[in-house]
Amino acid sequence: MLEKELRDAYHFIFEEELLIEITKFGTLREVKAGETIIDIGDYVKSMPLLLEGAIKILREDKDGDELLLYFLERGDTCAMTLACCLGHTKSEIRAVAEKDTHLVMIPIDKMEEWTSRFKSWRNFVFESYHSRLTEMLDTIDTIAFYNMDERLMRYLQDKAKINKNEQIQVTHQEIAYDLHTSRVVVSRLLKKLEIEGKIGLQRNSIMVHDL
Amino acid sequence: MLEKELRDAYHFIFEEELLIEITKFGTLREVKAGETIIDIGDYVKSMPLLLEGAIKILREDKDGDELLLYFLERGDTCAMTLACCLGHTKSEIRAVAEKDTHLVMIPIDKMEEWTSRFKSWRNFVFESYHSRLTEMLDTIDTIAFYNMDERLMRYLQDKAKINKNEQIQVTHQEIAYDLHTSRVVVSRLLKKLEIEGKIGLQRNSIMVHDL
DNA sequence: CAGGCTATGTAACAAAGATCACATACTAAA
DNA sequence: TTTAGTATGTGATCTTTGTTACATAGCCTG
Repeated sequence: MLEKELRDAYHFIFEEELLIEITKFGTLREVKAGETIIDIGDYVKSMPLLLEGAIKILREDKDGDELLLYFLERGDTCAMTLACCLGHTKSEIRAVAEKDTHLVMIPIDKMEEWTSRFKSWRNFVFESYHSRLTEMLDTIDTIAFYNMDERLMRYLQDKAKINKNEQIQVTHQEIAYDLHTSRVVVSRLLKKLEIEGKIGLQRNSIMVHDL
Repeated sequence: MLEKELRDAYHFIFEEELLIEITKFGTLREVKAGETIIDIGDYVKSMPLLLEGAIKILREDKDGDELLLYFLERGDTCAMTLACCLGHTKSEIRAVAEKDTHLVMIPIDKMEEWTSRFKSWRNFVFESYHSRLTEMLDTIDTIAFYNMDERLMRYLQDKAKINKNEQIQVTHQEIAYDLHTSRVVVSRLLKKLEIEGKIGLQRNSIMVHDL
């Protein structure tokens, strides 16, 4: 089961020997949508590789309010966690399953071993860092350069893509948490987007027309 | 010259053999304060290591306006550029000398070679990615969770630290560029900080009392 | 020292977003 | 089918930031 999913997601990037190692030392972890995988302040003793599903990565402010940083999909790993693992520091972020999700958990010591042993692993790690930095830049752009209405539209589009469904199951309050704003503001802007014809609103769900 | 500065800044982290390699294949580059080292869209063919001085890293919006992401100091390297190098993509950011600065430029092919050959180099690269991700998180916190007056105060403190001088040579307009806001707003908030006794204002310079 | 350039101060108004208050609508459970 | 709980809609008001406009101040150069 682990092996099949692992091959589906990673056989393009990892060499045979490494895939075998992962099957041998990694453990499958299944999490339900909404479940917290890693929390802020956690010491991370193993590194997750995403097999199936999606994860959202959140940052918290001093009042405990959240901000969505980005989503991870199949074939991704959380470079933030990677960094924490290798640096043996606490997690700076929270990872929550966006959908039901399958992960392989890799023990840290194996990771370090593979870094010297497998070129494909090193490349994967570098590649992960690179994509995460790029995602972070994107997040900064969105926060710093766009107004809430544009941020909201992007959020809805991202969410629809991640869930492979233009009908999103979400409340205005939940969106407000992810965007670090208030429910009132979200409701108002959603109504505006609906009037502009970009989305359709129902209770507990939103249809994104404009993908 | 290069060798002495290199040893001063890096002998703690790099093994002897690697230091020799860097001296052999790296080239010293000296840049004046204000000079652009890497621009957005540049193809980066060599990787800078900071020997002396300081660099600021900026992001640009679609109108060409800027936003300061963070500063780099001696012993740092720009992980964003690193990512670009290894991924052979264009630079997503601009690097500008904050002070007169000395760099060693490392050719990409050497970097890749060293990644397999030297554990200390790999660790340095990982460590760089880690600190840059952390810096980016910090930047996001500042933009997303704080008002402009707090951002401004932090900016002044950072700048004073980087320049090792509580008297900063800067105009309100320059601050406005770095913080992606307008000169009027900066002047207003600076005046407020002055009244609160946190800073002192003179033409072309600011004294930061509250470090 | 006059004129021009750059930097700073500030008023007035606009826009975005935050906050409070309350009405209405939908849904599930009694 | 009430009713309680959750979700949404919307007005009113305040704060923060952006924008325009103009005054004043410091400094350099002829």
